Amino acid sequence: MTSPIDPLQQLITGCVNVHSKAELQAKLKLGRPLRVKLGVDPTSSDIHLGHTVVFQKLRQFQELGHQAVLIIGDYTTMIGDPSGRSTTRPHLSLEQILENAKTYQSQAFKVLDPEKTELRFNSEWLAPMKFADVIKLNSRVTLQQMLQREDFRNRVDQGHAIHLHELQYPVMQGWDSVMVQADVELGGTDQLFNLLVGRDLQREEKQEQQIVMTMPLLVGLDGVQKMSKSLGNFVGVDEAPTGMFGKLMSISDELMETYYNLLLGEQLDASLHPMEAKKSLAERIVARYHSAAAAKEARADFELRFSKRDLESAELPDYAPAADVPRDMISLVVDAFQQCFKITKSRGDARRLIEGGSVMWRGEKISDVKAMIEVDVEGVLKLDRKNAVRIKK
RNA sequence: GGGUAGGUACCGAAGUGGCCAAACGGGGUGGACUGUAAAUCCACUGGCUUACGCCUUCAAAGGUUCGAAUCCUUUCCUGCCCA
Repeated sequence: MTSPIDPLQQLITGCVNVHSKAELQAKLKLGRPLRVKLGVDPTSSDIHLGHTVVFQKLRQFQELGHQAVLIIGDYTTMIGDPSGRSTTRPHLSLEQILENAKTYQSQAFKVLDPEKTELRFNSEWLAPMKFADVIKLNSRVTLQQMLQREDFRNRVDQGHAIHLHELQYPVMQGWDSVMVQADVELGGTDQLFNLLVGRDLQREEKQEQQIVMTMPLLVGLDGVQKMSKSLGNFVGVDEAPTGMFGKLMSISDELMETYYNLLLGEQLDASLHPMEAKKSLAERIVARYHSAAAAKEARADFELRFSKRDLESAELPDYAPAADVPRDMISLVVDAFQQCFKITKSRGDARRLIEGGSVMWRGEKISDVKAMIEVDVEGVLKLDRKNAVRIKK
């Protein structure tokens, strides 16, 4: 994807901060591939669309011939990045971290070019450090600098605890930059401080300072908080096409514009009906992580299920109740969620769904908790808004 | 280390011996309305039970009591002030 436009312009497009543009320009003129660092902490098992905003920027660097240095923060994850947090991150076990790191890698390469990516784990250099080394690093950052950060300030003001180990995080991340000799480091806007520490440490080590570039944070599906797995407002890059499509359709119209900007790098066409625009957005994103064909199918499936409400023709998972006798609704619902979606519902949850009028059998609402249905008849059992199964026999 | 205020369900926050599975708000889920949008309205929101009810929960462990989120003891954790 060679572009006739100026590489500098192309690279800074979409960035919130660039420290500094002049330095970037100078580095680009060197004519050598730049080492562009991006660190991710495997705090959960999935990469979501929020991550991809900055991943795509890294991809852009790759396409211009630069070297991506992807750092999996296996060591830093044990500390937990306090950036943007109002509480201390919970601790993860090493096994969990390594497990997550595995899926992170494969998912990251849905956006990045593996050929031009150097993959590093920061335990490589952080784990062997001695206490004295750590102290030396700490002497380069002041408490006042830390307290200038909004996230820490808020926690101080609200009387929430800040643990000392959380203050180590920026230093560790900065040291990563020294160790991989980064020319550029990318991150979300909440990373600005951490990225700048990298510059300080590099200067101390007589290295060239990295250029720091930050990208906007993607707001999650709730339209309020940043996208994150722990908040449950995310779309994972590994999600099935229909799920991905559906989640994207649930965003608010206001949010759609942001998604167009950050995920597609375009302006929203205001002349389109919002729903059409949203479908187009969803289709294109599904196509990106799956295929054009899968996206088309997901769209068709969505329209069938939610616009036409034709569950009969939709593709649904098959459900086979374990027992061959007729079953009461509660058991059926619980069992179906468990079997087909691996979602655990309590019997209370199931009862509430039924009493709330959500459960339908062969197109008819069932509100009697005790109702039994004949499972040797074929039909569609709708469980809740998103889930339905087909009973075959 | 000293003083002091606290730790309640997903979050915030009431409750200070029985009427407490625990007010209220937010969030979440379901329904109506729709475009799986927004706004609005209604219901639900620990587990098991058709139900009477039973069980687990108010930082942790013990104890007092017919009865404890509430009282006592010890432990763990946090804020603030002082050093």
